[in-house]
Amino acid sequence: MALIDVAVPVPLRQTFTYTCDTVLPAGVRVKVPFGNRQLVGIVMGEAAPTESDKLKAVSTVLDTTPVLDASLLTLCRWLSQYYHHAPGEVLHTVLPVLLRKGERATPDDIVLLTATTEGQNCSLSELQRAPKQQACLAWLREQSQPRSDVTSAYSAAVVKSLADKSLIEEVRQPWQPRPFHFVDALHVQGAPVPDKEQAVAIAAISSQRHAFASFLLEGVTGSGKTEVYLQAIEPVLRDGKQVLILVPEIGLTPQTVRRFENRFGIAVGVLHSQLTDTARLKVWQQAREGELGIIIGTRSAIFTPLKRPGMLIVDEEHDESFKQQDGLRYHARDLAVLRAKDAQIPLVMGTATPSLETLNNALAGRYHHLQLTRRAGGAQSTRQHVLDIRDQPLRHGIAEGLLTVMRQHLQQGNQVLVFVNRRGFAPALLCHHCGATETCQRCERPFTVHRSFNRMQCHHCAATRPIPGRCESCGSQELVTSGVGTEQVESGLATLFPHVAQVRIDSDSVRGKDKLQDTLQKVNAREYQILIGTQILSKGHHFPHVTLVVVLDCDGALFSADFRAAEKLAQLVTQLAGRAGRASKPGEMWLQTHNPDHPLLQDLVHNGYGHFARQALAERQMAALPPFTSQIVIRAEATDGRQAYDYLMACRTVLQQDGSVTLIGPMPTLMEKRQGRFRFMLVCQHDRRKPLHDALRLAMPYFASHRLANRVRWSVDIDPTDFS
DNA sequence: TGCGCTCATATG
DNA sequence: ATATGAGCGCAG
Repeated sequence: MALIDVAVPVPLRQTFTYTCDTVLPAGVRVKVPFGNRQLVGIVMGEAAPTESDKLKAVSTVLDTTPVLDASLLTLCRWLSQYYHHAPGEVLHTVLPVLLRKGERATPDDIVLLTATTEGQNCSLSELQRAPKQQACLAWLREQSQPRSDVTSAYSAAVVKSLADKSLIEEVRQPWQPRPFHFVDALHVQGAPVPDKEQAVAIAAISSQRHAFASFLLEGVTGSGKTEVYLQAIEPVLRDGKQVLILVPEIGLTPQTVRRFENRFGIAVGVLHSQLTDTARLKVWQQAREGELGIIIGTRSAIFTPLKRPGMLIVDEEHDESFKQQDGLRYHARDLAVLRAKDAQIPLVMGTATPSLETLNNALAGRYHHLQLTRRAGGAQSTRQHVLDIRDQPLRHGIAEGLLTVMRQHLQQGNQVLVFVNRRGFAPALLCHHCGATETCQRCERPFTVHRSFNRMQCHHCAATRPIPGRCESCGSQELVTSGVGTEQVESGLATLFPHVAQVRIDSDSVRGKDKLQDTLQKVNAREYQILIGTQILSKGHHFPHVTLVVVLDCDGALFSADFRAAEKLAQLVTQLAGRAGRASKPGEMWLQTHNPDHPLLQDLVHNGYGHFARQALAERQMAALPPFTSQIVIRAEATDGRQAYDYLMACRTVLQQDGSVTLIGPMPTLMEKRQGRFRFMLVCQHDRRKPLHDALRLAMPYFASHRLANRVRWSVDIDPTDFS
């Protein structure tokens, strides 16, 4: 009798021991009795002998070979440790839905049609009067064929007649990998000659292709990053090895996929959130069998099994969609580093606007830093300007002077893009006269306004104060909250430009499968002249007819409670600037602000993102913020806000025992109330990762067993990227 | 007394 | 997560 540890799909931070006849290899799925239910679990390994008398036996073994190979199992164990997440739920995240449900992991049996002994020996002339049947039988005499192939070549009636005469029969055969290999179909065509910078990057990546190496490919918009990917993976594919490419949620378009297919002449496996469970499993299987040379997918594609891994690519590395924001809150980019290291293959992370985390790794020499600075065709980038709006009359959030500029661009038949940076933060309180923000004296950080509490709170020390009636610096009573919503801008512009067609593009207005693509197509067909939108516009789409970009409000980002807001704004603005206008018609961009002298803003406008990012990194270091420190956020929400607060207060007390962890909060999240529930968070910080995680590991049992743990919804977010 | 609700407990 | 059983309130 053998003992095995099984991870079952329950939110418990432990595995369970079962007995079985023989030791099952790790990664095999089993059906096990759990309480009075039957659950699909995964064998995690052999269990140590135990005195426990509670052991039950495995009901069914579902796989002959493990569904998770050694490298994915290692990744799962790491996920469970690092993200402090229940092992069963980790597997729940990693496996395709159908496999979690216990569906078979290999394709169904193949049904072959084959000639019976009678069919083999009879004279074909007997079928003289049925030429189709005659031909079909002759074909099947040579070799058995898959049923689906036969029915597509001949009608069902032909097959049925032959079967009725017992000349052919069905034979089931277990599925086995096809001898086909994508290398045989590989046919490279249409590869342009790379420019000098591209050639350097391609050579650098190719030279490392048999070992682990991380590359940051920092290339301005239009510098041809994709071409670098294409040429860098060519030798990998020729070696018969597979390439996994991660792209942002919104970046996975048919055009992208087609570009890879056309270059190499092989099928590309595609994985995204809208796939059916069956389709997803099929790609998963084909990738596992090594049939697919290229797999392109969004965040969760990082869990795709690869028979012969050759290279990993994370495109638009800075994109926030690589971080899962519920359940197991993993970061696909970070996991890509682990997978590449484990498989001893290169990882390429490409972007025009690297995240500060990645840039820091590159500057520290942990990643090779490749740069593409030239645009194809020598296109000019959009000129950026800061617009001081202190004491300026604003109409629906836009300065008078800018409205005139807008009018000019529209009269010339061009499009205007109004960018509303409404990133879900409660706005800061700003003096419209002198530009000062109400600031916490202790932290020198602006207070965040919380409407429902009618108070301001510092999100760095959690101190609160009532909302003041006049500005502390100049006494003016004109205190404004910074930040205007998309809806307000839309209705305002409709009255200012009643005869100009406008469209609002945000996640609310383009919900639905092809709605975004559709709207963007109409935009580029010039059906609209004014586009009003949020960050969704900065992702991967080009707007050749847009010659003026207006960024309504930078102050929210410059003084946000979220220390990443400036980085996000800079990425957004840079991506937008790179996508508006075209070679013959360079655009202009205006950034409205009450703080025209803000060093980060000045740096961005005059020296570009690269310079800004290095400056911002220095600031992060001074302020002891990530990536120079490590953070964990514990969140709780409940219909009774008091309970969520009390729960986090209890968490705080437990973590405080450690003494070395900096704790901020509990405090209301920036969107305090959502769907009728009050939400709070507790920020935990430490300048080294290990002691922080150790303290959390020690505290977790208390979190789980607290009286309120079942009455509030709580979660742990390791390396949080979003504080809303 | 008993049904139905909340809440705590256990899951191998 | 989810099933079960204890504990408590209120109709019968």
